[in-house]
Amino acid sequence: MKEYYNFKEIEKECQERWEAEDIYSIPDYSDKPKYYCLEMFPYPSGKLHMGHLRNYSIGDVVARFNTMQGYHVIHPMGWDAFGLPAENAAMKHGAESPYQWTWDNINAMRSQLKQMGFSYDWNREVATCHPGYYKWSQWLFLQLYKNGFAYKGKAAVNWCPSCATVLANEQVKEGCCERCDTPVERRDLEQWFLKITDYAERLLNDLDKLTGWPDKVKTMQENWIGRSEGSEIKFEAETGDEITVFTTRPDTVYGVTYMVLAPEHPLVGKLIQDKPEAEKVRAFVEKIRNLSEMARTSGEAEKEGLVTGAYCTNPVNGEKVPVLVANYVLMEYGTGAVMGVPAHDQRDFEFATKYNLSIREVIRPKSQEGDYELKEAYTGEGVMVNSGPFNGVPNQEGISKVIKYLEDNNLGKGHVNYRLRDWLISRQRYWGAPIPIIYCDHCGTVPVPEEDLPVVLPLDVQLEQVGKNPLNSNEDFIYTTCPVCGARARRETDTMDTFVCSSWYYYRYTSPRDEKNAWDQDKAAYWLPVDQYIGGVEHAILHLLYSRFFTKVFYDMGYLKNDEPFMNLLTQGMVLKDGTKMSKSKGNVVSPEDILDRYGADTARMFILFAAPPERDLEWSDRAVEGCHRFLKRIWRLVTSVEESIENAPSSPQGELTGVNKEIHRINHQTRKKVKDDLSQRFNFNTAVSAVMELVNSLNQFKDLPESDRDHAVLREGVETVLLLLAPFAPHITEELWKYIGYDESIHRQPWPDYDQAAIVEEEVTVVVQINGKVREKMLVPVDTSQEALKEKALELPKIKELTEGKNIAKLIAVPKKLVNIVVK
RNA sequence: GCGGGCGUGGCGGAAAGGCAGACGCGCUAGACUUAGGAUCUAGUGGGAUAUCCCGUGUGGGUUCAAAUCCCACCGCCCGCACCA
Repeated sequence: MKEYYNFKEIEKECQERWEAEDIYSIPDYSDKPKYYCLEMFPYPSGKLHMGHLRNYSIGDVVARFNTMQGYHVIHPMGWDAFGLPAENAAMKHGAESPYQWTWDNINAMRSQLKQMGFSYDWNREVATCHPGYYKWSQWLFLQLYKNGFAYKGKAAVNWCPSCATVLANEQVKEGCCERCDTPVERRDLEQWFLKITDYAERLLNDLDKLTGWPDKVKTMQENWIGRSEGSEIKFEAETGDEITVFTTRPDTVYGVTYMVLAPEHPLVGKLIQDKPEAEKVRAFVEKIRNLSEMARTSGEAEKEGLVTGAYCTNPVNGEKVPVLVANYVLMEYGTGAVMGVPAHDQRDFEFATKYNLSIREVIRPKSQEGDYELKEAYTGEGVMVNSGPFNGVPNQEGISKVIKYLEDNNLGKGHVNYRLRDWLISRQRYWGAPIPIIYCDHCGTVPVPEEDLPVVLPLDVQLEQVGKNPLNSNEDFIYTTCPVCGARARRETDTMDTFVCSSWYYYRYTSPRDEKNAWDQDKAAYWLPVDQYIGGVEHAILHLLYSRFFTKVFYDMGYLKNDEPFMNLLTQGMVLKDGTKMSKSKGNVVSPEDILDRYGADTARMFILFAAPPERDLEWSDRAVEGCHRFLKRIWRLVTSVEESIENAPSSPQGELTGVNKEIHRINHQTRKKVKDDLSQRFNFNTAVSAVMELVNSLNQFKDLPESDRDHAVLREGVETVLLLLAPFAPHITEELWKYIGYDESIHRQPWPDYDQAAIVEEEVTVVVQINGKVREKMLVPVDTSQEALKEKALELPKIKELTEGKNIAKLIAVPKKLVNIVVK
């Protein structure tokens, strides 16, 4: 009756059935062990792309597999819905508002996700642009503010002229805006920051707890945090001002022959007053400041410096050393001032050579006798020389001794420096969560009272041009009354970085409609941490670091019981076509819609999971997609063609099996084991699928045997195994065929078909016989043949006898169930 | 420059020190078809050919045994990059 695999009809029917029966909605609690399966929620850009399909296909297998394994699985989905593209689209097309554009996209993409058959609990859906959500983004900001983790400060910040907003350090890639690739400029602006640097040490140390994260991601975070141990040392300028430097090599402080300041260093102006060099220095500083961030920080940029005419005093030996400004000293790292020790730092050495600055050796290699000429900086270990009271001290010891000396004499102190900067969260854009702050002429900066949240983002705005935030001209929005004194006051018009909103969404999923809390503490404590997080590696630093920071802050405030959000992380590879990333400009985009239309969701999912292991890049191949579709058709034919024969058979064979029946039964259970191992121990979806393919191939041969030779129950068990093992991968076709072989209840409510240990044991195995490591013969032996017996048997084989005739057997190795290796000379 | 990863048939990939190339794509031949780009069967790393030889980027090493472990080099990809 079911002649062909009509995927369109089947998928539609299944999806309607699941929705009607609400089979994917998950109660808040259960007696079963919990499992939180999370995929990075998408930005609603319009339609799903292949990257989404891959991310969510992987997640769906993980969720469905664990459900079948008996876990109480939460598998939610939502929308990272604030952000620039909505505004840009509104300006481009004129008609639609960001609000309308975003919600249209959400509706379109939600329906695509449903078409893919993903097992989300849609009752838990969240959208960060919904007032019911961003109210709590604002509330969290207020908690940060009240606890001193949010502050407004003036700093040289990254400005993207194209996006017309500032960016966090994490959002700048190679000097360019990570979103639009425009070179970033520096601007001195007053902005809102979150004090992520307070957590630098814990964010670094707790990476050790994340045993389920790829080393790659942990290394990237480690490098980003960039911890350096050393000391701060105070030099005194002629003006009496202190110039503090950070150095990792306090043991070389006696080797300082000059001081370099960043062009932006606040003391530069004061130091050059009255100096003849003043004019030249000002011009130099101006030149550097006008350079783009990219030109300036490029490694190839020539190191340029200029003598200021000023001097400062080395606190340990009282020497006066010249102060320079140079382009290679960065105001944003350390203190913006560097002590020059050319003898022991290669960059200083090159700089000193170029500008004829003196070089003084203060660390001497142990093997070196007497003075010698340095041809390059010596950065290795040695003994301190020319270092006053420290002469003769090994330099490793010298580090702590010098620090102690500095501290005792109030000249400096031990210090740990981080590369990590505070997180800049202000955005001069409209489509984001308003920062809940009011400025009052009398009371200053006043947080919006919690009971007044949310600060609603007005929807009746005109977006005219980039760089013009309509909130700035919206009087209804701007003007309010001061919550403290009641006077007329102004609202902050900057909105929050969207990464703020995405740093806590996985908590909201546990109580998505809670009107009293950002999240219900009991529910969050029950579900969190996330057991498996899946997403692209592009968030290795950004989203994953911010989320860890949020978790730690709110853990410390007592709102959470977990201090890390994600226990296991899987970073999936990109989807490529013709060897490169799919992109409109390259014209190599494969649209999910076409694939769904031509082959259906099950085929798309099968291909994505079969074509490559998840963490590797996946090369899209239309032919291979076709191959997966054929595989599903083969399953369809297998099941529909044996329907009559298995109709009344039990689900597992009864009594003793022999011959081919026993063999198929064994293969069947071996496949169950293989797929379970592939899915639970590592995410080898591709080999799991190929194992099922092999089982299908075996069953296809088996079913063609004369009915008298084969056991119906063995066949039925085989068919059921195929369907159950594939249910997480291809949920529709398996559901339909499950019904077809006589079951009423959904296949997605069935437990995982566990393997029978007794069934997978093979009685005989092929053992390879090697001579000097080369395969010369094979033999079929009972599986439990001992090492000794294997050796004897191997040597008795005629071919082996012949080949070893008259030769001296130097060594004989036998590995049960594998091989015998005969080493002859 | 530093850090990480990856190099296996025509292609995607498999092999968790023990038969290299599972599974799939493609290709070749055949069958069934009005026809097929549907379906089924057989074959498919290279070279000689009924038994071998050679083969996992290159060169060395460890081991009875290496795609797998170690060292050096080459190539590609990713991250960070004047970090004091």
